[in-house]
Amino acid sequence: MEVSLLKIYNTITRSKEEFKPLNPPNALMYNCGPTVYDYFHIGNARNFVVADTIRRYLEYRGFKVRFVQNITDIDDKIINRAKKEGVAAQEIATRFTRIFFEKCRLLGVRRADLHPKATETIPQMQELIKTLIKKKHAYVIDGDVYFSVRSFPSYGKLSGKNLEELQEGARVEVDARKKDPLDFALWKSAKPGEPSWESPWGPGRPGWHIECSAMVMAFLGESIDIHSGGVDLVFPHHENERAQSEAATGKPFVKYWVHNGYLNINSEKMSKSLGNFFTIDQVLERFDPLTLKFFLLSAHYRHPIDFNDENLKSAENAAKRVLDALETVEKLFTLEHVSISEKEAAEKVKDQWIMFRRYFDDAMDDDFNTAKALSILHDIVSAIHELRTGINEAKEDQDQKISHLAGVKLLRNLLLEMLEILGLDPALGKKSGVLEGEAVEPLIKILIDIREKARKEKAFSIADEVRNRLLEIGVVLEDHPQGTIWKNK
RNA sequence: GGCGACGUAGCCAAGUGGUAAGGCGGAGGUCUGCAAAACCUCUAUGCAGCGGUUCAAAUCCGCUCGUCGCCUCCA
Repeated sequence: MEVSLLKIYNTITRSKEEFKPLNPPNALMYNCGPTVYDYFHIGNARNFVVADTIRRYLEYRGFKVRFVQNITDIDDKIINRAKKEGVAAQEIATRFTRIFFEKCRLLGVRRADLHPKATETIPQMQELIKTLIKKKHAYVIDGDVYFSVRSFPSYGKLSGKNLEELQEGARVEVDARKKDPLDFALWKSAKPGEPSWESPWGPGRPGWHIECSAMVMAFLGESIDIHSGGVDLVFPHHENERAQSEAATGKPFVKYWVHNGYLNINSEKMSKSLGNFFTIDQVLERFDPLTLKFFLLSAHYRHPIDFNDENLKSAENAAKRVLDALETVEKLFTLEHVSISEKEAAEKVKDQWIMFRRYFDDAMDDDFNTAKALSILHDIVSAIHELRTGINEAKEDQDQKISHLAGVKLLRNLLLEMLEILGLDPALGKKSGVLEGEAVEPLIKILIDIREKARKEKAFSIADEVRNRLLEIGVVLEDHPQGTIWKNK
């Protein structure tokens, strides 16, 4: 593989670094997935979409990505919900795991190569805990196992904190049994009525942080390239993950730590605990998935992004612009009875094509600058429309016309490819309540033909009635020099 | 209290030393029987404020103001 110019911002060094995976062209990537106790909210969605986008782009750049995303299917929140509903914790987890995958599918977020579940990785976690105890990085008290932060000298490096400062501002509940207030649980002894597993320290369940370490090691290896998640996971979750992993293996755990910014509401972080959240299904009732993804990618992934109607509406219109351009050229192609070779196409717009691709790659190479990448997409749309206008102006000049058409075709293909890389499948923008089915096309064609006859005979009131009544059922007619095309409103 | 991010047009947003991308919205125009779509023109002499470095600053430095975040479960 040629030298990569891809740069990624690394949380632990606080700088953009060239992406050089440990074992190119392989790239090992892990993302902190959902805790399955409820519908995920739109802020969670940002994390999933960002991880998916990074993965897609790495693949486009030629890396062989192995991507693992965990499912946390045992924790306090799941247990609490199960109690409230009077069902088993496993039932809650199963239900919302299914919903997680279902909603991701709607969003066009691809499945990871592997989605390990916490409850299926218990043996690996116990092995890891045993190692930590053996190496004196962990200690047992009354069936609980704690990690000793003092035993890991660089504790705090990832989040940029030091132990003294952490303790001054500590809001953590002091547990007198712990050697240090910041020591965290690797294994929690079972409470009555809670799900538990047998262990060398008695029945219990794993602490939150240990599952990710165990899964990374079990399914990717002791050292991986990219570990991603929301910025709120930097401390304590990822800090703890790093500490316990490196303490156990003595090897660097993660080469690039990637964290996405918050999704805000009224400039405040959206979170379950603040109660200011919208779940994914609430949002999808009002906006299609493509709109949502245009919105999420409209700002750089590390910057906060404000969720409100105006911004979503703006994203909706931006998405519509791209979709409409694609639909228009699609329909116009069916009206042009000329065949265009790829060769002619390539000749026509070679320079533009190369330029657009380079700008797109440059944008994405710069720490996945999707906002800038989207602007390239809009530039391509503009270029397509310009060529279309050129077709109209060419009138009887067939060569000119074919040449322009060829250009449109090639840029259309480029646009589709970039949309795919960004996970913006045009099908995600499919409107609800549209006319569908085999009969629709020929029926509307009949009406278009009749209207065309009326226009030729200057019977404009009839022509307009056809158009207006079609509009009433959601069909828009557009008259182009090549003929009339129709679209769902 | 400690640490950190951010402040660019009516709104969103890119831009980290060379003279302000892109989108949304708005205004006018072209095409059209009329529309729609598209195209063209306009919509920040200025990047929170003040000071400094420099031939050159939205970009670097300092101070001030404002917003948000982490230090507790959180994507």
